[in-house]
Amino acid sequence: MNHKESHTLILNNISRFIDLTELEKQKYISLLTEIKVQKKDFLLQAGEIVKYEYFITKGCLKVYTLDEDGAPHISMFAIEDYWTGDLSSFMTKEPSKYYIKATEHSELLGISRANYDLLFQEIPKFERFYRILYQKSLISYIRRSNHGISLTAEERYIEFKKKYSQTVNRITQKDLAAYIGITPEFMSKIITKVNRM
Amino acid sequence: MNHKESHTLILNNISRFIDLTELEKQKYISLLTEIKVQKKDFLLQAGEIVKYEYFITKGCLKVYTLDEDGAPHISMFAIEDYWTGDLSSFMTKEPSKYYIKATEHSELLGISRANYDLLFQEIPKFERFYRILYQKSLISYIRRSNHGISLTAEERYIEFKKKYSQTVNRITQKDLAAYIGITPEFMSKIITKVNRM
DNA sequence: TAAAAGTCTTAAACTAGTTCATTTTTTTTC
DNA sequence: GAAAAAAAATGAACTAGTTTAAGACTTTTA
Repeated sequence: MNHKESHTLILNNISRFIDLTELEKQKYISLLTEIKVQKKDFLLQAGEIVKYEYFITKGCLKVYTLDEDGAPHISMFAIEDYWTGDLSSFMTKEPSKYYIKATEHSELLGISRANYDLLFQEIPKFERFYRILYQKSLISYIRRSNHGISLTAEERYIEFKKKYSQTVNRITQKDLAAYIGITPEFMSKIITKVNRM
Repeated sequence: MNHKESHTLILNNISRFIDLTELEKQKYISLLTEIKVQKKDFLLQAGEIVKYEYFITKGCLKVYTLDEDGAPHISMFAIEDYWTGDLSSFMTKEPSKYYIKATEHSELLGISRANYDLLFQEIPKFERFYRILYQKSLISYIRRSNHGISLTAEERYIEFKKKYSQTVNRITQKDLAAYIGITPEFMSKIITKVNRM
Protein backbone atom coordinates (compact mmCIF):
# COMPACT_ATOMS: atom_id res chain seq x y z
CA MET A 1 0.00 0.00 0.00
CA ASN A 2 1.47 3.38 -1.02
CA HIS A 3 1.65 6.59 1.03
CA LYS A 4 -1.23 8.28 -0.71
CA GLU A 5 -3.60 5.37 -0.16
CA SER A 6 -2.79 5.01 3.53
CA HIS A 7 -3.09 8.79 4.07
CA THR A 8 -6.50 8.81 2.37
CA LEU A 9 -7.60 5.93 4.60
CA ILE A 10 -6.64 7.62 7.87
CA LEU A 11 -8.01 11.03 6.80
CA ASN A 12 -11.32 9.44 5.83
CA ASN A 13 -11.44 7.74 9.19
CA ILE A 14 -10.93 11.09 10.94
CA SER A 15 -13.44 12.91 8.73
CA ARG A 16 -16.19 10.72 10.23
CA PHE A 17 -16.12 13.07 13.25
CA ILE A 18 -14.31 16.31 12.34
CA ASP A 19 -13.54 18.40 9.23
CA LEU A 20 -9.94 19.36 8.59
CA THR A 21 -8.58 22.02 6.23
CA GLU A 22 -5.92 21.01 3.67
CA LEU A 23 -3.27 22.61 5.87
CA GLU A 24 -4.45 20.74 8.94
CA LYS A 25 -4.43 17.48 7.01
CA GLN A 26 -0.82 18.05 5.97
CA LYS A 27 0.14 19.01 9.50
CA TYR A 28 -1.54 15.89 10.89
CA ILE A 29 0.10 13.55 8.37
CA SER A 30 3.50 15.07 9.22
CA LEU A 31 3.03 13.88 12.84
CA LEU A 32 2.66 10.23 11.83
CA THR A 33 5.25 7.45 11.56
CA GLU A 34 4.97 4.55 9.13
CA ILE A 35 5.45 1.07 10.57
CA LYS A 36 5.52 -2.36 8.90
CA VAL A 37 5.40 -5.69 10.71
CA GLN A 38 5.83 -9.15 9.26
CA LYS A 39 3.48 -11.96 10.18
CA LYS A 40 4.34 -13.34 13.66
CA ASP A 41 6.38 -10.26 14.57
CA PHE A 42 5.62 -8.24 17.69
CA LEU A 43 4.55 -4.62 17.57
CA LEU A 44 4.61 -4.62 21.36
CA GLN A 45 5.74 -6.95 24.14
CA ALA A 46 4.77 -6.89 27.82
CA GLY A 47 7.20 -4.84 29.91
CA GLU A 48 7.76 -2.21 27.23
CA ILE A 49 6.50 1.34 27.62
CA VAL A 50 4.10 2.01 24.76
CA LYS A 51 5.48 4.61 22.37
CA TYR A 52 2.67 4.85 19.81
CA GLU A 53 -1.02 4.64 19.21
CA TYR A 54 -1.61 2.82 15.91
CA PHE A 55 -3.96 3.03 12.96
CA ILE A 56 -3.94 -0.07 10.74
CA THR A 57 -3.86 0.53 7.00
CA LYS A 58 -3.32 -3.11 6.04
CA GLY A 59 -3.21 -6.49 7.79
CA CYS A 60 -4.41 -7.99 11.03
CA LEU A 61 -2.99 -8.03 14.56
CA LYS A 62 -3.97 -9.57 17.89
CA VAL A 63 -3.74 -7.73 21.22
CA TYR A 64 -3.38 -10.03 24.22
CA THR A 65 -2.17 -10.61 27.76
CA LEU A 66 -0.67 -13.77 29.24
CA ASP A 67 -2.04 -15.04 32.56
CA GLU A 68 0.07 -16.61 35.36
CA ASP A 69 -0.17 -20.00 33.62
CA GLY A 70 1.10 -18.48 30.37
CA ALA A 71 -2.30 -18.80 28.66
CA PRO A 72 -3.13 -15.96 26.23
CA HIS A 73 -6.27 -13.83 26.55
CA ILE A 74 -6.95 -11.85 23.39
CA SER A 75 -8.65 -8.51 24.02
CA MET A 76 -9.02 -7.48 20.37
CA PHE A 77 -8.27 -8.28 16.75
CA ALA A 78 -7.31 -5.14 14.85
CA ILE A 79 -7.69 -4.92 11.07
CA GLU A 80 -7.60 -2.17 8.40
CA ASP A 81 -9.31 1.08 9.36
CA TYR A 82 -9.13 0.26 13.11
CA TRP A 83 -7.15 1.93 15.89
CA THR A 84 -5.12 -0.14 18.32
CA GLY A 85 -2.38 0.00 20.94
CA ASP A 86 -2.35 0.01 24.72
CA LEU A 87 -3.97 3.26 25.80
CA SER A 88 -3.16 2.61 29.43
CA SER A 89 0.63 2.37 29.02
CA PHE A 90 0.59 5.05 26.29
CA MET A 91 -1.01 7.52 28.72
CA THR A 92 0.63 6.56 32.03
CA LYS A 93 4.07 5.77 30.54
CA GLU A 94 4.14 2.65 32.72
CA PRO A 95 5.22 -0.76 31.35
CA SER A 96 2.53 -2.49 29.32
CA LYS A 97 0.95 -5.83 30.22
CA TYR A 98 0.01 -6.45 26.60
CA TYR A 99 1.50 -8.13 23.55
CA ILE A 100 0.56 -7.06 20.03
CA LYS A 101 1.46 -9.56 17.34
CA ALA A 102 0.78 -9.46 13.59
CA THR A 103 -1.25 -12.42 12.35
CA GLU A 104 -0.66 -11.20 8.77
CA HIS A 105 1.88 -8.87 7.18
CA SER A 106 0.63 -5.49 8.42
CA GLU A 107 1.15 -1.80 7.76
CA LEU A 108 0.37 0.88 10.32
CA LEU A 109 0.54 4.58 10.96
CA GLY A 110 1.67 5.46 14.48
CA ILE A 111 1.42 8.65 16.48
CA SER A 112 3.98 9.09 19.24
CA ARG A 113 2.99 10.33 22.69
CA ALA A 114 4.84 13.63 22.12
CA ASN A 115 3.02 14.19 18.82
CA TYR A 116 -0.30 13.14 20.34
CA ASP A 117 0.08 15.84 22.99
CA LEU A 118 1.27 18.33 20.37
CA LEU A 119 -1.71 17.54 18.18
CA PHE A 120 -4.15 18.95 20.73
CA GLN A 121 -2.20 22.20 20.91
CA GLU A 122 -1.80 22.59 17.15
CA ILE A 123 -5.26 21.40 16.09
CA PRO A 124 -7.63 21.56 19.10
CA LYS A 125 -10.38 19.99 16.97
CA PHE A 126 -8.64 16.69 17.66
CA GLU A 127 -9.92 16.83 21.25
CA ARG A 128 -13.35 16.42 19.66
CA PHE A 129 -12.17 13.64 17.38
CA TYR A 130 -10.77 11.61 20.26
CA ARG A 131 -13.72 12.49 22.50
CA ILE A 132 -16.08 10.91 19.97
CA LEU A 133 -13.74 8.00 19.14
CA TYR A 134 -13.32 7.08 22.82
CA GLN A 135 -17.02 7.57 23.45
CA LYS A 136 -17.91 5.06 20.74
CA SER A 137 -15.26 2.57 21.89
CA LEU A 138 -16.48 2.95 25.46
CA ILE A 139 -20.06 2.16 24.44
CA SER A 140 -18.96 -1.04 22.74
CA TYR A 141 -16.67 -2.13 25.61
CA ILE A 142 -19.43 -1.51 28.18
CA ARG A 143 -21.70 -3.80 26.15
CA ARG A 144 -18.91 -6.32 25.76
CA SER A 145 -17.95 -6.49 29.43
CA ASN A 146 -21.64 -7.09 30.22
CA HIS A 147 -22.00 -9.78 27.55
CA GLY A 148 -18.74 -11.48 28.52
CA ILE A 149 -20.29 -12.12 31.91
CA SER A 150 -23.90 -12.84 31.01
CA LEU A 151 -23.75 -14.87 27.79
CA THR A 152 -22.65 -18.48 27.31
CA ALA A 153 -19.56 -19.18 25.19
CA GLU A 154 -21.78 -20.32 22.33
CA GLU A 155 -23.77 -17.07 22.40
CA ARG A 156 -20.56 -15.02 22.49
CA TYR A 157 -19.28 -16.93 19.45
CA ILE A 158 -22.51 -16.36 17.49
CA GLU A 159 -22.43 -12.66 18.36
CA PHE A 160 -18.77 -12.32 17.35
CA LYS A 161 -19.45 -14.02 14.02
CA LYS A 162 -22.36 -11.70 13.32
CA LYS A 163 -20.55 -8.52 14.34
CA TYR A 164 -17.12 -9.25 12.86
CA SER A 165 -17.96 -11.41 9.86
CA GLN A 166 -14.94 -10.05 7.92
CA THR A 167 -12.52 -10.84 10.74
CA VAL A 168 -13.70 -14.35 11.65
CA ASN A 169 -12.27 -15.90 8.47
CA ARG A 170 -8.85 -14.29 8.95
CA ILE A 171 -8.05 -15.74 12.37
CA THR A 172 -7.40 -19.23 13.70
CA GLN A 173 -9.91 -21.08 15.85
CA LYS A 174 -7.32 -21.16 18.59
CA ASP A 175 -7.06 -17.36 18.63
CA LEU A 176 -10.82 -17.05 18.51
CA ALA A 177 -11.01 -19.32 21.58
CA ALA A 178 -8.52 -17.05 23.40
CA TYR A 179 -10.77 -14.08 22.53
CA ILE A 180 -14.09 -15.75 23.48
CA GLY A 181 -12.48 -16.94 26.73
CA ILE A 182 -12.60 -20.72 26.34
CA THR A 183 -10.22 -23.59 25.46
CA PRO A 184 -9.51 -24.43 21.79
CA GLU A 185 -11.09 -27.86 22.40
CA PHE A 186 -14.38 -26.38 23.52
CA MET A 187 -14.25 -23.82 20.68
CA SER A 188 -13.97 -26.73 18.25
CA LYS A 189 -17.04 -28.37 19.79
CA ILE A 190 -19.06 -25.14 19.61
CA ILE A 191 -18.19 -24.52 15.96
CA THR A 192 -19.14 -28.10 15.02
CA LYS A 193 -22.42 -27.71 16.88
CA VAL A 194 -23.31 -24.26 15.47
CA ASN A 195 -22.49 -25.30 11.89
CA ARG A 196 -24.70 -28.37 12.30
CA MET A 197 -27.67 -26.14 13.28
CA MET B 1 -26.92 17.97 50.47
CA ASN B 2 -27.32 21.66 49.59
CA HIS B 3 -26.72 23.31 46.20
CA LYS B 4 -23.36 24.75 47.09
CA GLU B 5 -21.96 21.42 48.25
CA SER B 6 -23.13 19.54 45.16
CA HIS B 7 -21.79 22.27 42.85
CA THR B 8 -18.42 22.18 44.58
CA LEU B 9 -18.34 18.38 44.18
CA ILE B 10 -19.01 18.42 40.43
CA LEU B 11 -16.67 21.36 39.75
CA ASN B 12 -13.88 19.60 41.66
CA ASN B 13 -14.51 16.49 39.59
CA ILE B 14 -14.16 18.53 36.40
CA SER B 15 -11.10 20.40 37.59
CA ARG B 16 -9.19 17.09 37.60
CA PHE B 17 -8.81 17.52 33.83
CA ILE B 18 -9.55 21.15 32.85
CA ASP B 19 -9.46 24.61 34.46
CA LEU B 20 -12.58 26.76 34.25
CA THR B 21 -12.95 30.50 34.87
CA GLU B 22 -15.60 31.68 37.36
CA LEU B 23 -17.84 32.66 34.46
CA GLU B 24 -17.47 29.27 32.82
CA LYS B 25 -18.27 27.56 36.11
CA GLN B 26 -21.49 29.57 36.44
CA LYS B 27 -22.41 28.87 32.84
CA TYR B 28 -21.79 25.16 33.32
CA ILE B 29 -23.82 24.94 36.53
CA SER B 30 -26.71 26.73 34.76
CA LEU B 31 -26.88 23.84 32.27
CA LEU B 32 -27.47 21.22 34.98
CA THR B 33 -30.72 19.83 36.38
CA GLU B 34 -31.10 18.58 39.95
CA ILE B 35 -32.66 15.14 40.38
CA LYS B 36 -33.56 13.19 43.51
CA VAL B 37 -34.54 9.51 43.62
CA GLN B 38 -35.83 7.53 46.56
CA LYS B 39 -34.43 4.10 47.35
CA LYS B 40 -35.93 1.49 44.96
CA ASP B 41 -37.07 4.13 42.47
CA PHE B 42 -35.99 4.02 38.84
CA LEU B 43 -33.93 6.74 37.24
CA LEU B 44 -34.29 4.87 33.95
CA GLN B 45 -36.22 1.89 32.61
CA ALA B 46 -35.57 -0.17 29.48
CA GLY B 47 -37.47 1.16 26.48
CA GLU B 48 -37.05 4.82 27.44
CA ILE B 49 -34.86 7.19 25.45
CA VAL B 50 -32.16 8.46 27.76
CA LYS B 51 -32.57 12.19 28.44
CA TYR B 52 -29.62 12.86 30.75
CA GLU B 53 -26.11 11.94 31.68
CA TYR B 54 -25.79 11.91 35.47
CA PHE B 55 -23.28 12.89 38.11
CA ILE B 56 -24.01 11.45 41.56
CA THR B 57 -23.63 13.84 44.50
CA LYS B 58 -25.12 11.47 47.09
CA GLY B 59 -26.30 7.87 47.25
CA CYS B 60 -25.84 4.68 45.28
CA LEU B 61 -27.47 3.30 42.12
CA LYS B 62 -27.22 0.10 40.11
CA VAL B 63 -27.17 0.03 36.30
CA TYR B 64 -28.39 -3.26 34.82
CA THR B 65 -30.00 -5.15 31.94
CA LEU B 66 -32.44 -8.05 32.13
CA ASP B 67 -31.76 -11.13 29.99
CA GLU B 68 -34.42 -13.22 28.18
CA ASP B 69 -35.02 -15.20 31.38
CA GLY B 70 -35.54 -11.97 33.34
CA ALA B 71 -32.27 -12.35 35.23
CA PRO B 72 -30.48 -9.06 36.01
CA HIS B 73 -26.89 -8.36 34.92
CA ILE B 74 -25.45 -5.36 36.71
CA SER B 75 -22.92 -3.41 34.66
CA MET B 76 -21.98 -0.85 37.33
CA PHE B 77 -22.66 0.50 40.78
CA ALA B 78 -22.55 4.29 40.79
CA ILE B 79 -21.83 6.24 43.98
CA GLU B 80 -20.93 9.86 44.91
CA ASP B 81 -18.45 11.55 42.60
CA TYR B 82 -19.14 9.07 39.75
CA TRP B 83 -20.76 9.63 36.37
CA THR B 84 -23.47 7.29 35.13
CA GLY B 85 -26.27 6.88 32.59
CA ASP B 86 -26.56 5.03 29.31
CA LEU B 87 -24.17 6.67 26.89
CA SER B 88 -25.43 4.57 24.01
CA SER B 89 -29.07 5.66 24.17
CA PHE B 90 -28.06 9.21 25.20
CA MET B 91 -26.01 9.56 22.02
CA THR B 92 -28.11 7.61 19.50
CA LYS B 93 -31.51 8.67 20.91
CA GLU B 94 -32.63 5.06 20.57
CA PRO B 95 -34.52 3.25 23.36
CA SER B 96 -32.29 2.06 26.18
CA LYS B 97 -31.81 -1.57 27.19
CA TYR B 98 -30.81 -0.55 30.71
CA TYR B 99 -32.47 0.01 34.06
CA ILE B 100 -31.00 2.38 36.64
CA LYS B 101 -32.38 1.93 40.13
CA ALA B 102 -31.41 3.70 43.38
CA THR B 103 -30.20 1.29 46.07
CA GLU B 104 -30.15 4.24 48.53
CA HIS B 105 -31.81 7.67 48.54
CA SER B 106 -29.75 9.47 45.90
CA GLU B 107 -29.14 12.96 44.57
CA LEU B 108 -27.82 13.67 41.11
CA LEU B 109 -26.98 16.44 38.69
CA GLY B 110 -28.10 15.72 35.14
CA ILE B 111 -27.08 17.28 31.85
CA SER B 112 -29.61 16.99 29.03
CA ARG B 113 -28.58 16.02 25.52
CA ALA B 114 -29.38 19.52 24.23
CA ASN B 115 -27.22 21.10 26.94
CA TYR B 116 -24.46 18.56 26.42
CA ASP B 117 -24.26 19.57 22.76
CA LEU B 118 -24.51 23.25 23.68
CA LEU B 119 -21.70 22.84 26.22
CA PHE B 120 -19.15 22.03 23.50
CA GLN B 121 -20.11 25.16 21.57
CA GLU B 122 -20.10 27.46 24.58
CA ILE B 123 -17.05 26.03 26.38
CA PRO B 124 -14.97 24.00 23.88
CA LYS B 125 -12.63 23.00 26.71
CA PHE B 126 -15.28 20.41 27.62
CA GLU B 127 -14.28 18.38 24.55
CA ARG B 128 -11.00 17.88 26.39
CA PHE B 129 -12.74 17.06 29.66
CA TYR B 130 -14.87 14.37 28.08
CA ARG B 131 -11.98 13.15 25.91
CA ILE B 132 -9.98 12.43 29.08
CA LEU B 133 -12.98 11.12 31.05
CA TYR B 134 -13.92 8.66 28.30
CA GLN B 135 -10.29 7.70 27.78
CA LYS B 136 -9.95 6.75 31.45
CA SER B 137 -13.27 4.88 31.48
CA LEU B 138 -12.26 3.07 28.30
CA ILE B 139 -8.99 1.91 29.85
CA SER B 140 -10.83 0.44 32.83
CA TYR B 141 -13.54 -1.23 30.71
CA ILE B 142 -10.91 -2.78 28.40
CA ARG B 143 -9.25 -4.27 31.46
CA ARG B 144 -12.61 -5.36 32.85
CA SER B 145 -13.83 -7.04 29.69
CA ASN B 146 -10.55 -9.00 29.58
CA HIS B 147 -10.76 -9.98 33.27
CA GLY B 148 -14.44 -10.89 33.04
CA ILE B 149 -13.44 -13.54 30.54
CA SER B 150 -10.13 -14.75 31.93
CA LEU B 151 -10.58 -14.77 35.72
CA THR B 152 -12.62 -17.17 37.85
CA ALA B 153 -15.61 -15.82 39.78
CA GLU B 154 -13.58 -15.98 43.00
CA GLU B 155 -10.78 -13.91 41.47
CA ARG B 156 -13.27 -11.35 40.13
CA TYR B 157 -14.79 -11.05 43.60
CA ILE B 158 -11.41 -10.53 45.28
CA GLU B 159 -10.51 -7.92 42.68
CA PHE B 160 -13.82 -6.08 43.10
CA LYS B 161 -13.42 -6.02 46.88
CA LYS B 162 -9.90 -4.60 46.58
CA LYS B 163 -10.81 -1.97 43.98
CA TYR B 164 -14.20 -0.88 45.33
CA SER B 165 -13.77 -1.40 49.06
CA GLN B 166 -16.12 1.54 49.83
CA THR B 167 -18.89 0.18 47.59
CA VAL B 168 -18.81 -3.48 48.65
CA ASN B 169 -20.39 -2.75 52.06
CA ARG B 170 -23.24 -0.70 50.58
CA ILE B 171 -24.67 -3.36 48.28
CA THR B 172 -26.38 -6.72 48.81
CA GLN B 173 -24.65 -10.00 48.09
CA LYS B 174 -27.35 -10.71 45.53
CA ASP B 175 -26.54 -7.54 43.59
CA LEU B 176 -22.85 -8.29 43.85
CA ALA B 177 -23.55 -11.73 42.32
CA ALA B 178 -25.42 -10.06 39.43
CA TYR B 179 -22.36 -7.84 38.88
CA ILE B 180 -19.75 -10.62 39.15
CA GLY B 181 -21.87 -12.75 36.80
CA ILE B 182 -22.79 -15.70 39.04
CA THR B 183 -25.79 -16.94 41.04
CA PRO B 184 -26.41 -15.59 44.57
CA GLU B 185 -25.93 -19.16 45.86
CA PHE B 186 -22.45 -19.43 44.40
CA MET B 187 -21.64 -15.89 45.59
CA SER B 188 -22.51 -17.03 49.11
CA LYS B 189 -20.14 -19.99 48.80
CA ILE B 190 -17.31 -17.81 47.52
CA ILE B 191 -17.70 -15.26 50.32
CA THR B 192 -17.74 -18.00 52.97
CA LYS B 193 -14.63 -19.53 51.41
CA VAL B 194 -12.70 -16.25 50.99
CA ASN B 195 -13.49 -15.10 54.55
CA ARG B 196 -12.26 -18.46 55.86
CA MET B 197 -8.88 -17.96 54.16
C1' DT C 1 -44.48 -5.09 66.55
C1' DA C 2 -46.25 -8.80 63.82
C1' DA C 3 -46.29 -10.61 59.54
C1' DA C 4 -44.75 -10.40 54.98
C1' DA C 5 -41.13 -10.07 51.84
C1' DG C 6 -36.65 -10.35 50.71
C1' DT C 7 -31.84 -12.06 51.57
C1' DC C 8 -28.51 -15.54 52.90
C1' DT C 9 -26.99 -20.32 53.68
C1' DT C 10 -26.57 -25.16 52.83
C1' DA C 11 -26.79 -29.23 50.20
C1' DA C 12 -27.69 -32.58 46.38
C1' DA C 13 -28.11 -33.32 41.53
C1' DC C 14 -26.90 -31.30 37.30
C1' DT C 15 -24.47 -28.79 33.09
C1' DA C 16 -21.11 -25.76 30.79
C1' DG C 17 -16.66 -25.69 30.16
C1' DT C 18 -11.66 -27.77 31.30
C1' DT C 19 -7.92 -31.02 31.12
C1' DC C 20 -5.36 -34.45 29.23
C1' DA C 21 -4.26 -37.64 25.75
C1' DT C 22 -4.45 -39.21 20.94
C1' DT C 23 -5.31 -38.87 15.97
C1' DT C 24 -6.24 -36.29 11.75
C1' DT C 25 -5.80 -32.24 8.98
C1' DT C 26 -3.68 -28.00 7.58
C1' DT C 27 0.05 -24.81 7.28
C1' DT C 28 4.82 -23.65 7.32
C1' DT C 29 9.47 -24.22 6.11
C1' DC C 30 13.53 -25.75 3.82
C1' DG D 1 7.05 -31.20 -2.43
C1' DA D 2 8.63 -33.80 1.84
C1' DA D 3 9.24 -33.15 6.59
C1' DA D 4 8.22 -30.65 10.53
C1' DA D 5 5.25 -27.87 13.12
C1' DA D 6 1.00 -26.10 14.29
C1' DA D 7 -4.03 -26.30 14.33
C1' DA D 8 -8.24 -28.85 14.63
C1' DA D 9 -11.12 -32.81 16.07
C1' DT D 10 -12.61 -36.30 19.26
C1' DG D 11 -13.42 -38.49 23.57
C1' DA D 12 -13.16 -39.64 28.60
C1' DA D 13 -12.58 -38.00 33.19
C1' DC D 14 -12.86 -33.87 35.78
C1' DT D 15 -14.19 -29.03 38.05
C1' DA D 16 -16.41 -24.46 38.31
C1' DG D 17 -20.61 -22.81 38.46
C1' DT D 18 -26.06 -23.67 38.08
C1' DT D 19 -30.46 -25.29 39.53
C1' DT D 20 -33.79 -26.50 42.70
C1' DA D 21 -35.42 -26.79 47.15
C1' DA D 22 -35.80 -25.83 51.94
C1' DG D 23 -34.78 -23.51 56.28
C1' DA D 24 -32.70 -19.46 58.96
C1' DC D 25 -31.99 -14.68 59.27
C1' DT D 26 -32.92 -9.67 58.26
C1' DT D 27 -35.35 -5.86 56.56
C1' DT D 28 -39.52 -3.61 55.21
C1' DT D 29 -44.15 -2.39 55.72
C1' DA D 30 -48.77 -2.03 57.61
